[in-house]
Formats: sequence, structure tokens, C-alpha cells
Amino acid sequence: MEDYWDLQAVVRSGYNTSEDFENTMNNPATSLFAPLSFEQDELSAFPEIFETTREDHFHGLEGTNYSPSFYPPMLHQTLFPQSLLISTTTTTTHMSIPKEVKQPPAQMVQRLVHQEKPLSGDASCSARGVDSVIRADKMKKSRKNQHKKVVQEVTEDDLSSDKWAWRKYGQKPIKGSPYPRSYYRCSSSKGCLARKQMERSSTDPSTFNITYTGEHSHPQPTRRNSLAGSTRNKSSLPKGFKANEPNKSSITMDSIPSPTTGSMASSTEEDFVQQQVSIKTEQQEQSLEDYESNINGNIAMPDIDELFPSLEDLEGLLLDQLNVPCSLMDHQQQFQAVDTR
DNA sequence: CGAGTTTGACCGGCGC
DNA sequence: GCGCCGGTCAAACTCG
Repeated sequence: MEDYWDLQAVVRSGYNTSEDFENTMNNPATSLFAPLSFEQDELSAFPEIFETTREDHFHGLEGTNYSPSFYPPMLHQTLFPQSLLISTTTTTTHMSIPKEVKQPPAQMVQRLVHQEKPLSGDASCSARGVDSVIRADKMKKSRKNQHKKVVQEVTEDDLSSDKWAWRKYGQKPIKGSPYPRSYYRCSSSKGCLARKQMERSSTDPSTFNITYTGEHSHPQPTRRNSLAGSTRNKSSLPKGFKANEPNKSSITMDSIPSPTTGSMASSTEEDFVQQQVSIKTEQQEQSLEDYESNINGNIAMPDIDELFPSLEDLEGLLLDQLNVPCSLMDHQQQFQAVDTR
């Protein structure tokens, strides 16, 4: 049961208040999928979670009917099995769902919310010649870009799932960390302001803390590292990071944890359901990525409703395969009611 | 030859 | 004002 703490953290992060969360936990249908209940002191142990609002997730999708947080936890985990990492201009959310969900919350919930200070106004450039002024101005522009920040903790396997093309432009030793931090910028488009910082976690060297700043000014490449002739950074691991590390293959759906692991006996029926849901998950993740990248690229997009299964479909899936009656429409209405408050 | 990486230098922010 | 620190630049280098 305790294996689900992170699941609840993710789901809870979609609620505006702890009260909303508790209400949902008390709903019989929802609690069916979220059997674990937190003690009050456990809830208060992670106040930062409640600072994260639904708008933080899937930023840019406002105004659409899409509202992923109303899925009950089991479905939420199934549909969005990895990190929810969308930030607004003022708040950054870091939600990491590890493949092995065995660790206590304190070890896993790290930096949840960042508040970036606005840059101080007219930082005058010390005159070291025209080049310095131009350079400083460039730097100022790029640093202005940092007001949007997304922090992600990933395993080495997940590094290869980054579909953007990055070019390394620096590496620095960081005080307090035995591992250097690498700096990358998007190499797909010249004017793209997207940046990425990668640093091996000092607490868990098998994972990396990745910070994304800025936004891509272009659609996502159809395939990762799709630059012509570029084969040099396939592993996405800088030299210093690769010591004793074999090249990892791309993430597969097989590696994504089952939401039922550890709490339900395995069976062929469940395997079938998991398989079907995994297929949907892969399609949905790709759809969401495409949608987000195309928003950035100002490309006309189909209605968001076309990208995800209807609630009726999901209800049918639950009923047919798990024999679990559940009214997701009620959940949606419940969360819409919360939204309008 | 083009694209990515390495690495020392430079810059601005911040705390003292 | 000074020094530390993180982020960036850019020349040199590497690789396919």
C-alpha cells in the first residue's frame, strides 16, 4: 500500500486544496482506485504539494475541455505514468514517479516548487568594450528566459527518452555536489531559447536532475536527435557522466511501472488490461508531446478531445476488463465544480 | 567539413 | 567593495 504514496502526491497535486483532495478520497469510486489514505501529519509534511495548482499541469491547455486531474488515481497513473512537469511563469512543478516506487516520500519528493525571481531591472554592463556590452546583453536576454523552469528527476534510462536535440555549451563543477553540471541548449533551431541543465544526483547517482528553462520556438522534431548527420550525443550523457555506464536503450512501455504492482495479484486479465492501457498511454504521451510542441510552434492543432479517449471509453474499459463500475463523469463534474469555485 | 564537445575565461547576481 | 558562485561564451578540439 505504501508503494502508492507518489501516486497520491501526483493526483493530489491536481487539487487546489487539501480539502478537495480529501473529498475525492472520500468518494467511494475514487477511493476504490486510491485505497491508501494519508495521515494528517503526513499531508502537512509536504505543504509544497498543495502550492501546485491544476493550472501548473499542462500549462497552455487552459481553455480547452481537457482536464487530466479529474481522473481517479489509478487511471491518472496509468494515463500519465511519468512526470508531470509543466510550469507556469511563476511556479515550477517537479513530480517524479520512479520506476521502482519503493522509497519513502522524503527521499523522492525533492524540489517541488521553485519561485524564480524576476531579473533586476537595468543591470548596467560594465564597459569592457563593445563586445562585452553585446555579450552582456545576450546573457541578459538568455537569463530573462529563466523565469520558466521545469525540474525533473530521471533515471539514466529516461535520458534517452528526451526527443529534443540538445547541444552542450558548458560544464561546471557545482559546490556541494561531487558531480559537474552540464549545460545544453536546443540545437534544432538557431533562435530557440530552450535550455537544459543536467546534473547527476548526489543522493542517488543512478538518477539525474534535469532542469529545463525557456521554451522551444519551434515544433518538436519527429524523432529525437533527428539532426542530419548528428550521432554524437545519442546517449545524452556527457563524458564525465559515462564512467562505468553502459549505453542505455530507449525507454519502453515495459519499463513503466504497473499501477497495480504490489497491491493486486497478477492475472492474465490484468495483464491484458495493463497491455491495453499501456498502448493507450504511449499514444497519449506522444499526443500530448506533439500537442505541446505544436502549441509552441503555433501550428494549428486538432481539438484536444480528439487526442484522448472519452470518459465513456475509459468507463467501459474498467467495467469490461476489471469489472469495476465507475462513473468518471461524476469525477469530471466534481472537479469542474471545484474549478468554478 | 559540419556539428558536437571540452574547457578556461568572462559576466552578473548575491551575500557579507 | 570584494569574493564566491552559477551560467554563458567561444576558441580549440574531436568525431563521423
